[in-house]
Amino acid sequence: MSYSKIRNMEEFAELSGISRPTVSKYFNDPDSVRASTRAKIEVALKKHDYHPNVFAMNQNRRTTKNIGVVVPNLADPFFSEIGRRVELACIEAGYSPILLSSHGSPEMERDNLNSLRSLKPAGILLAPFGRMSDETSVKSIDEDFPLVLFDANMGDIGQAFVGTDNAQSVNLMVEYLCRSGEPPCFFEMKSPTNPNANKRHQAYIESMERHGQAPYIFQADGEGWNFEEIGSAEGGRLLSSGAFNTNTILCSNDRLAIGMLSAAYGLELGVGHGEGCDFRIAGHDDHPFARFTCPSLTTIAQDYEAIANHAVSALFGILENDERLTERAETTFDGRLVMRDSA
Amino acid sequence: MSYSKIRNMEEFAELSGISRPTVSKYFNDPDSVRASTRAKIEVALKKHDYHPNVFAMNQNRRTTKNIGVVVPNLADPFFSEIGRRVELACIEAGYSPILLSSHGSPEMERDNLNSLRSLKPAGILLAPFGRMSDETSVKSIDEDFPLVLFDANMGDIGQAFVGTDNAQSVNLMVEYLCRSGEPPCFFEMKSPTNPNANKRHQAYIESMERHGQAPYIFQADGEGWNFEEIGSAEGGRLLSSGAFNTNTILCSNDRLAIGMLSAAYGLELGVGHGEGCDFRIAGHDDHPFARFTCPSLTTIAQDYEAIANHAVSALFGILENDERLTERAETTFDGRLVMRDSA
DNA sequence: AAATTTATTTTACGCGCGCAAAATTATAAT
DNA sequence: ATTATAATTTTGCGCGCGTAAAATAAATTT
Repeated sequence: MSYSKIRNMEEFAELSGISRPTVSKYFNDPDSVRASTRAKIEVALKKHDYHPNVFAMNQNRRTTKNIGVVVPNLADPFFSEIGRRVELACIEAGYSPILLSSHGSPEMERDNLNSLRSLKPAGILLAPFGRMSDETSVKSIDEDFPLVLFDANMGDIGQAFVGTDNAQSVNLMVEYLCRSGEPPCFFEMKSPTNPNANKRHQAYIESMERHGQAPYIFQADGEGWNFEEIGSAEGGRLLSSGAFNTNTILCSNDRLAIGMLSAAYGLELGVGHGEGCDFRIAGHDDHPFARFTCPSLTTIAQDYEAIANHAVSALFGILENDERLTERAETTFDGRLVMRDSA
Repeated sequence: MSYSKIRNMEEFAELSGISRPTVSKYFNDPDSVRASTRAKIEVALKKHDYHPNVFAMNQNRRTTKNIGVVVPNLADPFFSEIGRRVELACIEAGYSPILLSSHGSPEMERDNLNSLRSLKPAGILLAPFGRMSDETSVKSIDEDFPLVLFDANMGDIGQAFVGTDNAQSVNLMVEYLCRSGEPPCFFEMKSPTNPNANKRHQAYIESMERHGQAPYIFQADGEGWNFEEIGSAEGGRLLSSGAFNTNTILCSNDRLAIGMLSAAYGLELGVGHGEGCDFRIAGHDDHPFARFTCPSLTTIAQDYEAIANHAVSALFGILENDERLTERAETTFDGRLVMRDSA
């Protein structure tokens, strides 16, 4: 591959018999040069293994091929999974994704957005904390870069939003639970970190009313991202104290449900839809481990793939038009009911 | 903060009354300029909010402040956790970590290492796939950049290695299991993706012999990173067919154990150390969810914090000395027995 | 205080490339 | 074939900074 060491594009251009700026054009878009010159360049590339200097490339460029991808917490499998797909979709489109996790801290989200600035990204894909996010930073980023939000919406910030239709997905679950047994109560965090929590709360209430049932909401104390811990501690307390007025509990997300399942197991309560079970417990998100809980968790699967792909292509659409969208596009995908053993 | 827009270091230098190259020195190391000039610069910084252009900075520099961090799979909570800590330790030391996941694919590990090259990193922290890694790429990176391996060792590649002492940790678990009940058999994948699997395999055999027990090994078919799936399918098969000649099963890692616990639950087998339990199941790694399995998983906790910190400081030690270590340092930390309910 | 040494700042240059405008070539229309 | 038009290539310039060497200032020694 690399017979001789190439110092820079000048040398490489000489070796391929093309002028340096034309070679530069080729690297920015191989199709922007004549087929015959492209061929020459590609012959030279095979012989000499030259890579343009990334820093020199980006220094003088109006806009780079970098795409900033910021998620609240990579330790959460949901974001790890959707982050992965976004990353791959960017690479496939010839861009360089830079995946940053805010590690559960809105301050770090602000820092991440700021450090992205200096990388002159072509665009930014942000799954924000929502109300917890530093609105000023996000707005400011929105002014300076093409910004697409995913997973969690924030008013009219960003040129597009892509996520799951919580109203639809929660309604789907409520409907299933009502048809197959007692109507569910709702278990959530009192001060949720998860930005979709409020929408699900609202969706639960509306869906219950639509089904002619009274909504019952139980809230867990606890801060931070240790959802399983909170679900286990608070859920266990509620389960053992007989606080629930129904045998069916819909958890705001799978991680809370996983914690509650663990507590139920410890209390020797039977969970499931079968005979002799004490409770039905359902979740939301189809967490990667939901298949392996005991019992396996009935939940709503979000369409990771669709959300990731659509967020990426929405951003690229904006990049190609090179101007702000006339109107903000909100795209939501339906959740899918995944019936397992817990409810 | 930003009253006036600063275009470049030239302008900023003028505003602070210092020459441009001195300002440049300041940004590379604030302590390298006289206290009085530093004060002037910092006054100007407070008034004008200027950030040097990252690309121009790195273009002409011998070595950047970038640290490449490559892990096999961020979807695995173990790597997500240790990656997070490494990232934070780098930031704290004033470097810019670039965290890349190879998404379970050795080819992508090779790609990641190659794309790191063009970022001229000051050093690289790599948790390799081990035998599955593209040895040529890793060796080549080792020649061109300061390289520290963590989690998985690879012969004499890299200037240092930091990980868990599998011999110690597995022995600790074997000892506990032997003392508290029947000696364990060992459950692992036939062709393991996890690079520490072989060491644990070996450690199990040696530990059993040290305890005067015959080792028994059961291997699961299956490829890839779906450890829970494999543990559930293959573990379930073994459990239900009565293949195990002991009631105590030590799994090569927690994710296999989580799968097996799920299968045991489905088979209505009692797992735990209490009366009337059919099996004891133990894992290794203290996976974040090990506390919430049913029953909670007895396992070995790796010292994430120590491994991450030591790997980072080992690399920075090399960077400061600016020369290859005279001898390769291998540092291993002890695992800690975490007794929960499953064994 | 002068001479020497050391620390700091400035001068001068170039890194590797993007990009606008000019020059050239290929393609289409007459 | 000639002109007009479009596509492509080349010329020329400068981006924002790092860095070696020269110039200066500060600290130390005599």
